[in-house]
Amino acid sequence: MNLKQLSQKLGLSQTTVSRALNGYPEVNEATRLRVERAAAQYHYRPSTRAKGLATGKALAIGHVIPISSKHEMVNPVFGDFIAGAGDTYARHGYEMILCTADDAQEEQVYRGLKARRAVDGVVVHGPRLDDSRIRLLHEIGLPFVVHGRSSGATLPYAWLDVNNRHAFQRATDFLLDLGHTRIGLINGMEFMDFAHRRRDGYTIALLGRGIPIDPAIMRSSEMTEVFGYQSTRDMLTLDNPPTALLCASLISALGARRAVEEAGLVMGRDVSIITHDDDLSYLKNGDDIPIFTATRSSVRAAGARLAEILLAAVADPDLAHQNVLLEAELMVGRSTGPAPRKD
Amino acid sequence: MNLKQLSQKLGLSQTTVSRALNGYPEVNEATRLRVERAAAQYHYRPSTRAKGLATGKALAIGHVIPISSKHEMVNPVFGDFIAGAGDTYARHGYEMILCTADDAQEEQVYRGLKARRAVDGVVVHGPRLDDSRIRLLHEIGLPFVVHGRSSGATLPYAWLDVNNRHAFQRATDFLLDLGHTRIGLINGMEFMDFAHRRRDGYTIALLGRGIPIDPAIMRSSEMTEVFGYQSTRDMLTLDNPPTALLCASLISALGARRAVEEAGLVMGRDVSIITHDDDLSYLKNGDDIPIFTATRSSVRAAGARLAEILLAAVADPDLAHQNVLLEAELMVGRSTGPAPRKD
DNA sequence: TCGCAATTCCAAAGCGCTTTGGATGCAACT
DNA sequence: AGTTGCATCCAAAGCGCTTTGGAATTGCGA
Repeated sequence: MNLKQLSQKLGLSQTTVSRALNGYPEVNEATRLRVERAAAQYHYRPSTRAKGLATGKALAIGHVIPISSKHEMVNPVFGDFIAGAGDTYARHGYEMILCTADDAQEEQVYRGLKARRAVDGVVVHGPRLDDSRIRLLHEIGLPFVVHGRSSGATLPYAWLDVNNRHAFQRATDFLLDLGHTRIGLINGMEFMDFAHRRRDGYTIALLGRGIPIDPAIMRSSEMTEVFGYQSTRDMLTLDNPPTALLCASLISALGARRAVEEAGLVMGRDVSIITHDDDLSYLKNGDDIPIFTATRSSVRAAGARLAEILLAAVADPDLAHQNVLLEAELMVGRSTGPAPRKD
Repeated sequence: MNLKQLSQKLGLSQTTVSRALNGYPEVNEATRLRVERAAAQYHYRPSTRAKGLATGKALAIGHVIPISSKHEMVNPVFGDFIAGAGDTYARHGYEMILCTADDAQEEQVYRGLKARRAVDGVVVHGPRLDDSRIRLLHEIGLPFVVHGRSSGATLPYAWLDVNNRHAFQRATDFLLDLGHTRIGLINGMEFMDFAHRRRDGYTIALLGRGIPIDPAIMRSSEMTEVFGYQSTRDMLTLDNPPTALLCASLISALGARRAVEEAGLVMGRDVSIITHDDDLSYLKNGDDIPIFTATRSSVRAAGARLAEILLAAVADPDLAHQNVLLEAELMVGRSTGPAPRKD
């Protein structure tokens, strides 16, 4: 069923039917009702493609998923983020289109999206320090919102981010208050902006108490379980091992816990662990009492919120770039305790 | 830059330029070269929308992600599956469009996709027993491929699945060969087809050795870490606790390990664990030596393969429904060992 | 020199929608 | 009665592409 057929069935012109369905004022209320009923009855839905062609809008938002070329890794938060954003798009009549791209193709993918007029805007995932995509998207004139931020970017841009620096500063302070002075950091890759900021927070807190930064207990890589495990195992064999660890993700925290327990130590007593927790649906941090003390911020909620911002920007390109900074919540769980006394 | 502008720049008609770009034979090789060069120079890319309108194809494949309405959970394998499929689509010039839908909206989402002519085909995620979507998609005439299968479906359909029954039968046999007779099952939700089949495999293996099925050591729910933990903790307090566990996912296996260690037991000695492993990029089962003995099958490879099947089906609707059954690999790791002797 | 087929190109229609620029009818004013 | 102003509706153009049904040009044999 298309517009033409529907309008014939109703004995009206396509113009009138189109207007009735799109809420224009120049159509009689009775007529509109008749049209709407018929549309529902025949399951009429305008073709997104045709509508897009006619209006010059794509009625779609693009998500370009970076695939780390080294580890071919997909960010595990991605599913939940999409779930949040998807709801918003659907409510506004937008499609969500996905592309995957490793570092090498990235620019071509964005350019292609623009040239094919496939999307009205994109969300930039996994921003790096001084991310080149910000310049690129400005250049090709494609509206975008960054999930995260990019330190060093000179152009203005819209973003939604968690206050990673503050979260990790606070988490480090929490450990310091418990008497820990040897605090290890198991971070994500530090060319990623979020990891860079977390490291900053960690550093600031330590220096604030006059504790020197020790690279021997700072690791940075893809946030896998194995990485958390190996880093922890290594650090625990040091002469002066950490009594507390800060992990960048629940997954690497699970690895850290494995190493702690394998070493015959008890988490929360011998070694305290704090992790960031994206509140993923399939990886909850325990039930009522959190397994890990954690800085929590729902990535799903972030997805929903970011989608709203992008749609607003698409609707009105002159709108000022919106910036949203979410604070992470510090959830105290069973993985932290006072620093063990040195005997 | 659009077709009209490009053809004017070249002094050719739109017809000729279009044909040159799409590889039709009725255009001089020299002309074609000239056109291709100009297209590259001006970064011309035909509008997907317009092309779709003209050809009657959407040039897009839909993925409808079921969001469990109870737990609002997104399947964690989703990201990797998409990464695999995305490559294939991109190579064939297709877009991937995503929708999320909880159980209540599901039918409307598929119907909407069809009515809006937004996609040429869809992949069905997370099939349940006798899944109603198979009937629905047949009815509305939207090509599809199921990731998994649906026991009880009467209509024929294309699918790609892991041989879950065989994998779990083999895993159970492996444990039986090690002398285990009390083997617990920590399964996914059993209205999901994959979980149902895994349970079948488990049951068949046990009955094959004359061991009775004991519901007290069989659990089934969303495959979270917490579920793995709680199930294991509960089972270990039984009078006759299991000496081995079969987990449906690496995530719940991590929870199972936590419970085992918390009980002061050693994995691989006191309690053996085998898990299914989807070979997710962010959750590798160890490095060289697997952490867990596991039945492994890459969900990413499955995504790539399934996309090929769907595109073939879209290209030729008369094609027979393709069915692909992948065998999982049994990787022996450090989580399994001979059954502890009863003293 | 002409005719014919093959080669190479083009004008225009059509895909399903929106939107511009009227047309029509009717009540309310002069 | 003639005009005006609304309220409704419509025909047709246009979005950027593909594709049908020719048209022009060329090469070649008769």
